[in-house]
Order: sequence, then structure tokens, then C-alpha cells
Amino acid sequence: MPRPEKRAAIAKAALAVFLREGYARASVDVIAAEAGVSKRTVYNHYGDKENLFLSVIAETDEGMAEAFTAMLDRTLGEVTDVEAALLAFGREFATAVARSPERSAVMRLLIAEITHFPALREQWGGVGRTQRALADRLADLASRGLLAIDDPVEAAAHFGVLATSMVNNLSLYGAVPVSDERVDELVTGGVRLFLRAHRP
Amino acid sequence: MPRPEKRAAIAKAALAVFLREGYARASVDVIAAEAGVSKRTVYNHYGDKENLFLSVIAETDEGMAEAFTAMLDRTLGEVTDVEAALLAFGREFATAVARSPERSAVMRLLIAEITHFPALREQWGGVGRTQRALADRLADLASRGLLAIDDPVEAAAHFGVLATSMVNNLSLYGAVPVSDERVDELVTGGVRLFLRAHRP
DNA sequence: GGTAAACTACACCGTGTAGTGCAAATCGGC
DNA sequence: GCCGATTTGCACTACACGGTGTAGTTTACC
Repeated sequence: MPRPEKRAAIAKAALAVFLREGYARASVDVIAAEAGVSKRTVYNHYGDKENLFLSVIAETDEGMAEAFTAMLDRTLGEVTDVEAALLAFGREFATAVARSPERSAVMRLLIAEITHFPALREQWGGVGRTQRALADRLADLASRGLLAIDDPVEAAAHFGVLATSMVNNLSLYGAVPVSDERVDELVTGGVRLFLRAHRP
Repeated sequence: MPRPEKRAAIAKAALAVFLREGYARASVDVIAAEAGVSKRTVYNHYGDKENLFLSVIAETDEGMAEAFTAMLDRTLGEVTDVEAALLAFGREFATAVARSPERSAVMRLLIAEITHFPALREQWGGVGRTQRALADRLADLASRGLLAIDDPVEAAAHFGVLATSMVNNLSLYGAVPVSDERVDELVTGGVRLFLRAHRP
């Protein structure tokens, strides 16, 4: 029966180190030190480095998906002004992506390591669910006559891309600094394009 | 005076190994072996691993930028049917991104390593130039009344994102296989959205 | 065919790292 | 306060890798 608080400390430190260094550069000794735990304990809890990595990433992805749907409810729960609501959502979405060092670092790590760890593909598939949640919201807005949408799933993909991808491209997923104003411009421009194409 | 053919062989092998393994996992011994060259020769030509990496990436980026502008001229050189031309360009653009293993692997590598090598930022900045080339083309189409565009630079960013980012998101920059049909659907849908928003 | 420069083969050093083993210290629950 | 499980500290193995030194071989060029 391992001690859960130790396990949590290890997970937290491991995530930080993996995000900072990448898988190959991250050393288990450093993780153990940063967790305030002996290296032996790390191995007792997680077996080996690969399993530690995959476990930590899986937990993080889950948390991010939950945070996303929560944000979706918050900003698109009750909509009267479509433009304002979608702009608010887009801004928060992009900010979560561009301004949360953890979130963008997870994306970078996923992109970097997915060819080395096929198991990561399943994690990534989970993003599809979040996009379907957005699609449902958009379909709802369409059925109320606030938007003109044929295919809600496609529209959700378009919206996601217009709200976040320009920022991600510019900042390479948060690795290159981009000013708040620039982020806001890019998001606003993208959402406006979406609205222009889907006005009823 | 080093032998240029050796240098080229090293560069080619190094690129292949870095793209396949990432920087940290790539070993100079393997690169030398794959180049059919002694390890000592690698060091005589490139000094150290970091310099080898940065040199090879720089050359590759340059080649990719050239290929992009060439493709731009080919598909958007003389346009009569805007929709057909933009669809053709979008398809070729996305195919180059999604179907060329090298191109997408370079993107993945860039994203993975940019936090470790600040020098890579300059390479990435070069992409801005390609976007401006596209902006010029779009501005031309707008001045001929074929498109309604206020800000050509912004429009170019939107187009690029709509044509490629959905494919990149789905495939994580080529790491996860996506069918040709799916790629075509995603690109077509994105370009159609662009056209709907910018019809004169 | 000779000469200088480039290349090869190989041994070698230092270092960093994944993972293990084990006795002693520590801690939670009774 | 006792007992069993967990954790610790540390030593240790095995190995891979970046980088160097060198003596000898190949190559380009005159």
C-alpha cells in the first residue's frame, strides 16, 4: 500500500520536469529530488520511467478535458448576444491555450513524443469529445436561429481552429512569447470571420 | 577544406535521424553510420551535435520556404475561377503539410525543441514571409474584385489556418495517420468557409 | 607517381542515467 | 509504545553517449 501523498508529489514533480525538459532529457533523479522523495520510492510507485510518463500525461489530459467543458458551460451556458458570447468563449479558450504554460507545454510534449509512445494516441483522441461538446452548443444556438449552421461538428472544428490556431502557430504552442494584445487581435479576428460566415 | 559530398551525406543522414528520433535521442554514432562516414568526420565538419542540428534544420527550413512560394506561384499564378484556384491551393498546401512525412516531422521537431534552442526562433520567424507572400496574392485577387478582403495579412492567416490546422490537429502534425479522403474533406470545408466569408 | 589534405578505424575518457539491492530510519494504525 | 509497511539513503551495475587523440589509409590534384 503505497502512500498516496508521496504518489501525488511524484506526479506533480514528474509533470513539471517532463514539461520542462521533454521525455528523453528528464531524469528520474531530478524528478525524485523535486518531489522531495527518494528515487527508490519513485520506482516503487511507478515501476519505470515510461509508465511514470504515461500515467502523468493521462491524468493531466483528463483534467484539461474537464476544465474545457466547465469553461464551455460557463461562457456558452445562457446566450443572448451571440457575438459577445462567442468572442468571450474564444478569448477564454485561446487564453487557456496560449497563456497557460502548462496547457501549451502539454501540447508540445504530446506532439514531440507521440511518435515514440503510440499509447499517447488514445489521449489525443479524447480531444474529439471536447469538440463534440462545442458542436452541441453551436447546434443549440443554430436551432434558436442565432447562427446559420449546416454541420455543427464541422463548425466546431472551424471555430476551434479560428480561435486558437493562429495563436498556436505564432507562439509555437506557447514557446515563443506573444503579447496579450496580439492574442486578443488574433482571436477576435478569427471569431469575427466565423460569425461573418455563419450569420443567419 | 572538407569534402562537400561527405558534408551533404552527413546532413542528409542527420536530418533523417533527428526527424525520426528527436534531438536528445539521436546519437552522433548512428548519424555517422547512416551517412556512411566515420564519427570523426562528422565532428570535423560540424564541430558538435548542437551545431549539426541547427545547421541541418536551417537548411531544411530554407528549402521548405522556397518550395512554398514556388507552389504559391503555380496554383495562384493566373486565376479566373477563385473557388477552384483556392481549393487547389488549399489542397496542395494541406497535402504538402499532411502528406509529406518530412515536412510535418520538421514541424514536430521544431515544436519539440524550440524551448531548448532559442536559435530556432529565427527559423520560425521565416514562416511570416511565406504568409506575406500569400497575403499579396489575396490582395491581388481582391483588387480584381474576385474577393472581398479588408486586411490581406489577416486573411492570409485565416486561410492558412482553415486549410491546414484542422488536418494538423487531427494528425498531430502527421504523427497519426489520417485518410486522404478525410484530409480532402477538412481542407475543402475550411476553404469553403473562407470563401463564404469573403465573397464580394 | 608523389604530396598534402581529408578521411577512417579504433581506442579511450568522462559523464549522465535507468534501474536494483539492502540495511536502517520513519511512519501510520492499533 | 509497538509492529509492519513504507520510505530513505546510498552504493552499485550496466550501458549509452558526446567528444577527443592518433596512427594509418584514401583521395584529389599537380
